[in-house]
Amino acid sequence: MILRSSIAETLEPLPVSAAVLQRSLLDWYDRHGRDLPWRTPPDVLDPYRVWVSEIALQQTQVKTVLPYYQRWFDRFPTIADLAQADLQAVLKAWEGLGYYSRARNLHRAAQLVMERHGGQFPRTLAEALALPGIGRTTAGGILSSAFNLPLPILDGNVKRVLVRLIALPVAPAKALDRLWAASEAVVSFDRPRDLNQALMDLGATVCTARKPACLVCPWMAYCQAYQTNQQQQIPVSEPKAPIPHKVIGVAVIRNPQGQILIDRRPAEGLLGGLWEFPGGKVEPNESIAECIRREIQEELGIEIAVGEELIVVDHAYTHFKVSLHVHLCEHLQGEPQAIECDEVRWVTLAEIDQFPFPKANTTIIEALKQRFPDA
DNA sequence: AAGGCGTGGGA
DNA sequence: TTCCCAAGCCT
Repeated sequence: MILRSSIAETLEPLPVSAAVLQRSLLDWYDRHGRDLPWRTPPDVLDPYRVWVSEIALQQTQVKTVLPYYQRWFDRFPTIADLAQADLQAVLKAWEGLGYYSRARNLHRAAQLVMERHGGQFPRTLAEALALPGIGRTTAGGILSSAFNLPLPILDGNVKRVLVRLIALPVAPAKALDRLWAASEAVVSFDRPRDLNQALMDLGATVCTARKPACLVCPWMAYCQAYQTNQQQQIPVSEPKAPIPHKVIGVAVIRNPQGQILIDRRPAEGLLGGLWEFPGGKVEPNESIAECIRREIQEELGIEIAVGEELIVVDHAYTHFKVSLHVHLCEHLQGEPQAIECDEVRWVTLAEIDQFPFPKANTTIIEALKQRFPDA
């Protein structure tokens, strides 16, 4: 008996038949689905538009992506345009969205689509997965949306919806195989595009992380978490490691012409390819001013005079927090060299908006414009 | 395979 | 203020 029930569980990962789930979800979606640009023709028929939307939406909410969406296609109307564009222009268009490897990979992948697929986004899962920045969820999202192919997805929304549907008693990361199987069982239908979009809408608007609206959920009657009143406890969360807090000294170095020194970060890693004001971590028993002078000597090989504080910027990344102590500095001697960065440049405040900067640095730029309104 | 990788918003 | 969460991928 034990053997039979464990086999049944393996073969039938859903609490009710897929057909019942599909019918109720699609009926809900037809009435309550969101109206989003990338799911409305002609955008949905353009795999490039669907692709860009899927990348931008990784770990990013719809509301954040919307203002970037149309602007992106004004700058890069086709895959060929994107492939030929400057990486710096691509990063500038992505500025503020975060996870900048997405923009670097999108740029590189556009070039690969030109080389491998004649400028047409591929129609097979294997070819899509071979492109940088496209994993199983993004591939399934693009191919189901653009070509109506019955491929499953497992993003944060779908994970949460399915975990509650089956009342999974462990953290989702520990049962990914089972969740993929559940997603595949639900999507296999004649409307895979709508079904995947409906799953994500359900997670984003009804089956939310906090205070899910179970009373208006089309799956209320089938949801094992709701039926056992565990919807607040599921999904089970994993313990998170504490994150470090770093204190950073940052230099706004000006020359007699009123120009400011900025540097471009190495192409890979944190904020790769973006520009910044130079600086570094304050060592134990070191003052902010000493730190800035030392870092600028090490990174750029020049001597500066550290002056007054301009602003302190507190910023939280995913894995650590920083406090940027920004000081106005004067260039004393030496030609700036790109020792720990890819490039250095003197720029005016009028020119500086052409360069892509991370959020913490745009805050510094705003403070500079207030301090020197005539520059 | 666990950690690196951004930012904005809500509680 | 602080914490948590949100359409993942890569190594």
